[in-house]
Amino acid sequence: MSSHPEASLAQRKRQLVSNELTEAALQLLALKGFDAVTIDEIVATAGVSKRTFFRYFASKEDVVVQFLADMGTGMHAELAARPAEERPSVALQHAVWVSMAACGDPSEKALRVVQLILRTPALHARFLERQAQWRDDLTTELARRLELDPDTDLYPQLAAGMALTAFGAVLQRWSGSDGAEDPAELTDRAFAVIAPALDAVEGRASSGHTPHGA
Amino acid sequence: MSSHPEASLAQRKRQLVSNELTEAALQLLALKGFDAVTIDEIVATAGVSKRTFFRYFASKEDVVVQFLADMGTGMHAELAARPAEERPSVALQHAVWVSMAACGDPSEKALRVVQLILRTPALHARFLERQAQWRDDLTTELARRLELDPDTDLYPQLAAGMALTAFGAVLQRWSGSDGAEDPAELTDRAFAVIAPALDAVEGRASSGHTPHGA
DNA sequence: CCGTGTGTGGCACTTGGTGTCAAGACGCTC
DNA sequence: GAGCGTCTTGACACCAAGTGCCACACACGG
Repeated sequence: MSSHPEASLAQRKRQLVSNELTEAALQLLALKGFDAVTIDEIVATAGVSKRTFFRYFASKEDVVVQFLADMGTGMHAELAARPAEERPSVALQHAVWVSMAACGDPSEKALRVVQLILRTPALHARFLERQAQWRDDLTTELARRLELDPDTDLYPQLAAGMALTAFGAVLQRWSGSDGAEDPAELTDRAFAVIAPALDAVEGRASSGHTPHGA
Repeated sequence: MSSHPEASLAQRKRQLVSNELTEAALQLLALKGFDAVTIDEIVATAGVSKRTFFRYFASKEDVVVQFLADMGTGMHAELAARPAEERPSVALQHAVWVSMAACGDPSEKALRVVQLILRTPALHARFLERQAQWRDDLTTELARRLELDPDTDLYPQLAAGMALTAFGAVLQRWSGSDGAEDPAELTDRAFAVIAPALDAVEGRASSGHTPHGA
């Protein structure tokens, strides 16, 4: 069988171990709290060695934060996929929205993970750091869309930051209500607040490009 | 002299040790980088035991982040001191500005510290977490000023988040330019971008929370 | 002079995280 | 099927971060 059915066997095995590890970790962490669970417990549950754990995750925090990594890439991808003429507020809202959708999609496990992150300082810190990377990605993408120089113009970075601020607020409300509040409606309300800054033209670029008015 | 001249002797001794520790730590960290410096080196330089270090700082990151703790309290205090009728964008800009001023005030050491934080992931994460606490403070203060309920209204939290986004962007540019760029002008430019959202009235739902479907 | 309280150092210990090495599983070629 | 390179794993040693514990030194008040 030298055929390549999408992914090599080795890669699928890697994925399997990774899943086993995250599964064991998330269950234990959600049950006993972040600090009360040691790596040795996790690896014992998953049936691998401690050394193997650190070949898959850079740190104990990583196994949790990694679980939400798709949100960042999805956000960036969605923004890149939006039509170029779309108003920044609309494009960014869609980008944030797909991340929230990906979050609630698989199950309510994402809810537990988000709650765990927001209530654990160490995890929250790592999560914010991850978000900062997402923000940089959104910044460059936004600058490309609007043909602005992100080094001289503050708008792309600030717009990306505002979108992630809205994202964070939505996440917090959503997790705080145990998933009862509608993510879509929360996203709408959040972007209603920040949209005036996202779409205002006077905030951007001195030299008069960006001829496409609202 | 059994009088109490502002602070007891014991407390001043505590402050002395704390200063010695931060001094030693910041010098070593700025010189060799965060990961390359061990706590043992720091305490050896400061002339205290490792155990004492952790009586003053909760973690290795803390000794750096603590150095900027005044910025957060100053920000909150300034916002509380602004006249209640002032537009949110103006009040928040002043709040951010005093933090930047306190940053550049003592010396250019603050610049080195900020650069160290922004380029060290572990420190950056802790710093963002600290900022999140500042954001909560600003949120409640903002809600009080505008007589809004921060639990139902998204505006206070988002406004505080936007202000801190601007703050972060200013800090990054300022440190990225080695202090060459003028913090005041950067702050002006940043708030010019976000002000439309901060001062827009339709973003806030004083009564009857904006009904609209997703 | 003697209790008391507080700050400190020293030490053992747990835990997160890394470097290294030998052994096993897999794929490939002959 | 034998041999060979590659990749993954587990085991061990090791370092650094952080904590608990206890004994000691010093200041203070009776």
